[in-house]
Amino acid sequence: MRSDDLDLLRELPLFQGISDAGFRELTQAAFLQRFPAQVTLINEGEHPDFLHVVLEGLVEMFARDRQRETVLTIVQPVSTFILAAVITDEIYLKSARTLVASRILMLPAASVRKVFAEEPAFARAIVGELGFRYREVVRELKNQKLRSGAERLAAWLLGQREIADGAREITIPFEKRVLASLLGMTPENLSRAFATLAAYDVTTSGRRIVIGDPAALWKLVQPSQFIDEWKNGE
Amino acid sequence: MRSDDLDLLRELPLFQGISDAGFRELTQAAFLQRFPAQVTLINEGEHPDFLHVVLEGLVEMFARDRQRETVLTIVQPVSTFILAAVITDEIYLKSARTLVASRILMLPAASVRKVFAEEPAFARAIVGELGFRYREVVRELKNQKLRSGAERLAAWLLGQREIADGAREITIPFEKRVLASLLGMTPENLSRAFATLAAYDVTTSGRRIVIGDPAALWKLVQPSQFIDEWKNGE
DNA sequence: TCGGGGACTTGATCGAGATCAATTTTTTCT
DNA sequence: AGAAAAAATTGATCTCGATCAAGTCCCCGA
Repeated sequence: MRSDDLDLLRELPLFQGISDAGFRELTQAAFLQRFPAQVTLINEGEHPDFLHVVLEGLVEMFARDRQRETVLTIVQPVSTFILAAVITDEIYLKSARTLVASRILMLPAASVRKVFAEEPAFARAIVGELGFRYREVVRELKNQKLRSGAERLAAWLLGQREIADGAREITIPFEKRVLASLLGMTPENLSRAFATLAAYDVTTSGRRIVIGDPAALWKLVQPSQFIDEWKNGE
Repeated sequence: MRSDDLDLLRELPLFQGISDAGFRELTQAAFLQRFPAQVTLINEGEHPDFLHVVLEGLVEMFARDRQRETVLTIVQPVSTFILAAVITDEIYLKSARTLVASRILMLPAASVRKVFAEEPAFARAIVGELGFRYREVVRELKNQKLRSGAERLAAWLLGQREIADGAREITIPFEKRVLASLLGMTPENLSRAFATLAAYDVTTSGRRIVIGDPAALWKLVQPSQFIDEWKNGE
């Protein structure tokens, strides 16, 4: 494993404040793996053996029930996923698959639980992480229950714009079918939602989107810091 | 405060393992309050001053966005709510209101954070609680995205039946409008969903529901331990 | 016990979203 | 570059859920 990968890891909020010994315990039995796109990393129902960290690439968390499937979140570097399952030692509730070629670091679940038990600083960091994740899901549930499809799309676009520092043009980093599922709609309806937003000066060309009039979208969804994590205050 | 209320509190998983001194710190500045039905306890957007514990009654967690409102969870005794906001010291993402007359214990947020910082056992207990809550919300998100309205109702009925230890008849402990919102539908559609389930031998009379043929409902939703918390294995 | 008002139900209509089918565009592979 | 495969779009239709409007039931208070 490259030492700058370890540095990346060390800088995550989750690993701040733990001792060097604890960090070594976590990483010594860890291993780094490269995966091509479309590889399933974990399956819902399995027992967690590793805490995964996306160092590079993109990972999609999804779930299935009968014939239906839905995307729950997209994990971007650098962050961990399935921490809750690892720490509570319960089966996964989500499956994970790479969307593009990715580098994934895998920390043995047993080590994570060991350091968790021994180092109060790690336990406290995990509280911070879980608290944040919990609030993320609550926001997403509100997004789903309180907004229409077109509104969810508009909110997502404004969020991406925020991340891109207010850029006029943004690019969807994955297939539109994935975005559709993430937003809780079919690909067909995503197309129509884009068509609806044309009236708000949103123009598309493949994965690239130009937001000509952010204020119009803003008025449509009225983003709220109680739903949209990216929106703080004004 | 009655001492048996303290006992109730002490028995919660969240407070296991912390020192008597820590427990005293938490409870000495706490106070107990009785509220009639339909009282708003907290509002989304406010800063958390207390960790709330429902000792008796029923509390509804809900959220608003523009004109729309949705019920997110129902909190039953004995359990805490809004722990995540208290521990991360961030604004509430949900509002809370009593559904019936309730007794609520309020622990000062500052004390909670103090004991959290000082007692590793408390920090670890909070990890367990947050991990569990996180998984609850993920399940609910999957429930919403992967099931139809009638299926969500059927799953809810089967869950209540499980809680009631397989009883043929169950009683909705709150108004049907609340259940409708919790399940993500309108009161009108809940009525129709019940009408649909009549074909599966579900009969209603006010808030009392008789589930004549659980196997039929089972076949309809195919409950999954990946969505329905009450369903473990077979 | 008798209103009165809210909760619930039912019917009719409307709109959003899903599905099916066909076509166009884009990507990928040789 | 060209062919094949996959993704995206578009149109038509259908289903589910929302809304509007009565009407009924039930609970609560005077």
